[in-house]
Amino acid sequence: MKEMLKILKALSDSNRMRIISMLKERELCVCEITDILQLATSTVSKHLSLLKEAGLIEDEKDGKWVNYRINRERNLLIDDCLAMIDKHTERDIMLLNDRLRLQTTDRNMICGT
Amino acid sequence: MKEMLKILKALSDSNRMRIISMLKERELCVCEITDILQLATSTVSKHLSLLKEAGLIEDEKDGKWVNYRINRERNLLIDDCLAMIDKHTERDIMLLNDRLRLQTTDRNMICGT
DNA sequence: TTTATATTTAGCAAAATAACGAAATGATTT
DNA sequence: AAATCATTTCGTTATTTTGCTAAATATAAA
Repeated sequence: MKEMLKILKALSDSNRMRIISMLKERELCVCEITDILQLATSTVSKHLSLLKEAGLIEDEKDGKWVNYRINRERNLLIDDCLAMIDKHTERDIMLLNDRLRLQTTDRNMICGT
Repeated sequence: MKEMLKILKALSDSNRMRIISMLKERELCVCEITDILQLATSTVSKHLSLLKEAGLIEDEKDGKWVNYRINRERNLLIDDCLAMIDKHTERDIMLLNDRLRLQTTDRNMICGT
């Protein structure tokens, strides 16, 4: 039950739900996510570490960036949770909008400057 | 997404998870649940109203008692959430133990006195 | 090697949550 | 009608969560 609770808690926050949705679109660095969510970088970083701690996402260093993506070695429980969320939020306007914005933005335009 | 978050938040607490699990066993009044969880009655009552608010359970008055049960008119989202939890907690020792105790207890022995 | 960029960690304030006991409500029994 | 029982609501407290800014890390660029 402990793992289940950790995953459910990680998912029961709108900003983290948005992050999961965005990472389904593609791999993203912290500042890209920050740009969409309009939160402090540190806040986004904390949300990410919480999602990672729950096993939902993983990260990989790439130079000065840290790329986050949906965990590729996730277990069945996480798989089921993600599928469930996917199924029941696929028409959510905010989530659709986030993903749309990602398609037309470039990391180099967002980060720095 | 709002409804989804409400449901996930309602489910991401161990006491409420135990309540859901118990109600799968059978309909229960507040004091039966209180007896198992070992919490103040008012605390249990609040957990129940939160689960009800999320659409997971419903209540029915029966004299001086209020019986709670899994919502019979639940929607697909709730159905999926409950099935998911069921699937991934069916071997949980605490939940199994709670349900076992329910089988050998009687409301009249627990309430009052 | 200094400077700039991306991210994380630490520390703090505000808001949300979970717990309790006491008082209020509603129904039953005496 | 008064007393009792089950439950809910209210007020308080302790803890957790979410957000921020500032400081610390780590890498890349100048």
